[in-house]
Amino acid sequence: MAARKDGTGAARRPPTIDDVVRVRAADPGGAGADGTQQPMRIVEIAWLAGVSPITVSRALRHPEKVAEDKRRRILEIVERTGYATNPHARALRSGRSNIVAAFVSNIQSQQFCLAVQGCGEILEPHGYQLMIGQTSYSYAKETTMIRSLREMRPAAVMFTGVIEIEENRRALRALGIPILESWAYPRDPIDMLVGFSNIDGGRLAAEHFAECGYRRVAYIGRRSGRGALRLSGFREGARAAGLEIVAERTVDSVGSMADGRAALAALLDGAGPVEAVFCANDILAAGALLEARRLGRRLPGDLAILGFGHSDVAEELSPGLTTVGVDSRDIGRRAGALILQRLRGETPEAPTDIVDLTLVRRGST
Amino acid sequence: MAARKDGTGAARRPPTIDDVVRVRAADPGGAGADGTQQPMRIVEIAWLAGVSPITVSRALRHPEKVAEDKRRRILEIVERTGYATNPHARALRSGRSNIVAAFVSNIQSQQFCLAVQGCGEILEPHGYQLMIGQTSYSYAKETTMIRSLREMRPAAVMFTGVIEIEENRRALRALGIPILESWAYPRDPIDMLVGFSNIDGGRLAAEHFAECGYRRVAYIGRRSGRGALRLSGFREGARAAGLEIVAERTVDSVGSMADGRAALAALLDGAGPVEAVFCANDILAAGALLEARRLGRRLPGDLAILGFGHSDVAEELSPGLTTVGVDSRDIGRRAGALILQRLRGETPEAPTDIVDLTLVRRGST
DNA sequence: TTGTAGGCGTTATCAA
DNA sequence: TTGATAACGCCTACAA
Repeated sequence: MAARKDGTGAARRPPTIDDVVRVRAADPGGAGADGTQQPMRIVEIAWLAGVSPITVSRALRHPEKVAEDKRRRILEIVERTGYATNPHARALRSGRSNIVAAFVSNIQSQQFCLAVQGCGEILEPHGYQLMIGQTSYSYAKETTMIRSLREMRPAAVMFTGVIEIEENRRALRALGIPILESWAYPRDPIDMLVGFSNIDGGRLAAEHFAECGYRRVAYIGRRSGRGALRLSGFREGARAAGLEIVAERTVDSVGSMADGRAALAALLDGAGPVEAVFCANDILAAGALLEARRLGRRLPGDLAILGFGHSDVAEELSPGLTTVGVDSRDIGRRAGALILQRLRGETPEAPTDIVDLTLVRRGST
Repeated sequence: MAARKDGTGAARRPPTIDDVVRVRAADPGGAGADGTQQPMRIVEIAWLAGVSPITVSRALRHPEKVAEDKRRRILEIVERTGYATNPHARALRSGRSNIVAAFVSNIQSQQFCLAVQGCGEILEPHGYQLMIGQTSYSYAKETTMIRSLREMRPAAVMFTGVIEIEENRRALRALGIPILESWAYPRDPIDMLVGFSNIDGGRLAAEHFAECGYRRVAYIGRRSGRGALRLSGFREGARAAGLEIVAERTVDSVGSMADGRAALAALLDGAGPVEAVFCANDILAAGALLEARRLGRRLPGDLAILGFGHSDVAEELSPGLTTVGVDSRDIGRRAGALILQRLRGETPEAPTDIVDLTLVRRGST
């Protein structure tokens, strides 16, 4: 294979019969005998189909604008040769890539990963690639990542969470692409939203405790972000139902069971008698549950524990963890669907999609 | 802001004082007043610095080739304006992007995610972006994803696992970029490897059982892939130590605790008395442990359970799960370091990095 | 050490 | 409905 003029690869010369032969010889997706194989270019497809490159481009991008027979011929050749558009060239020329950037606050989280999976399931069949970034619950990191989006020129951006910093919100709007937030219910989403009401979730928790007959209740979780919302709903529900919140235990980190263990231990140590504890997520709740058992408490006899999030671990504990559930994969799928609509140029009537929360009753309450 | 000739954005005209003004007005990272803001181009930096674009490029790419004073001036302007190279233009021209593709067999796995995080920690400070894909333990999906790499032109590829299909191995080699496999110890890695010996891990498990005085032991896990290796090491170790393997329970899915629960229940139901069970991963082991407790077995009095993988959950169970441990984040970091070396053009003496497995003793044995 | 020329593969625009 | 032309932003090769 001849070297290109500047040494970056194979020679790209005007069409000859040899090119066609080369293309025909290449089994789709297979590597040439000489090791590294050059990807097919659009011109080569054009030569084979006897049309101009732009027609091939149109056949792939806007099939309805190309005559039936030509389109069929082109698409068959594309299929047989395994041609795929060079995403960088496309992004450079069109100012938009096929990358959808997905940001999770914590890649270790089952739920967020499920949502990202669900989103990918919807978008990938349409040629979009998910690029996953982790903001690590850090505003600084979030800002950095958002800044890097300008050059990456993604087709859309999805967050498992909402953006709070006004500067970042502005920067995202300035990208001029579909932005999807999720996992909450802010008044003024940047663009699109798949959310649920964290406040409702907290209220649901309090109502469930009331229904079970518990009076002296407590909260374990963060006092910022979503935790704050769940707490405020919990407070509201508790007030309405006449429950007494005897302790609100703030934790700095909400990612590990150890945090839940420690918080519960401290809670039982400090406060008076507590009948039921609402934990702001299932991991915390699982830690709390295990710690309660380690301390010899019967669940739910001595203590009831309620989680939030519908994660795998909730199901597997014994007793099973009662939790305020959200179907993460469904959130992801809905997010993908909304994004897809926008990428196709359709305007979804409701750019905000609210999914219901449900109480998943298990043994721990 | 004037429209570009073809309507894709702002006009790009020869340098005037206005351009400089525009650049100066743009606070780094901030959006212009008119909404969508054009990213800076390399020429604009060049105008500001009074040099040619190629000099700016060199200052960023090969600082040592640019005179001290110019370099300093250029880098300061880059810093102040927040300029970042357009990755697509770069990839198109140079035939290589700044994307490092990372494939995990299961994005839900704590361990794999940790490894990817570790890898990112090393690579991101050097300007590389991780793009995460999920192969879902499916050869078909693996093949599809590998094919799409040709057009994406990543700088390198990392797998949490090894590639077994010869066609895929060839396709990866044909990319002509650093390829890193991990999490196993094949004879003939495609290129680079950060591994450990699954066989050793299995042997370690058997040796530990022997040391504890257990005789009648069992295995729960897959009989293919890594599971098969762990099993073969376990068999070997058991034979050497005179243990009797009374059951080998094959499971189809290894992703959830429920699988472990079911497998243990079936195992205790079918086989004769079993003293100790080696599970091929911690999730299975956690399920098995919970099921054993549900059935009223004392651990480790009636039954000992040993896991593999050093995942979070192992630590939090009670009793804590004894496990054959691997430091996932460390694997990721080493992977990142190897890849980085190669991307810098250095040739690592040992493209294979073997990390030790250790037995993490907790309560379950 | 710096700069000039030109092309990477695609697609927007405009003309036929 | 199709094609010719040019440009997206950067960097390789080569010249000065």
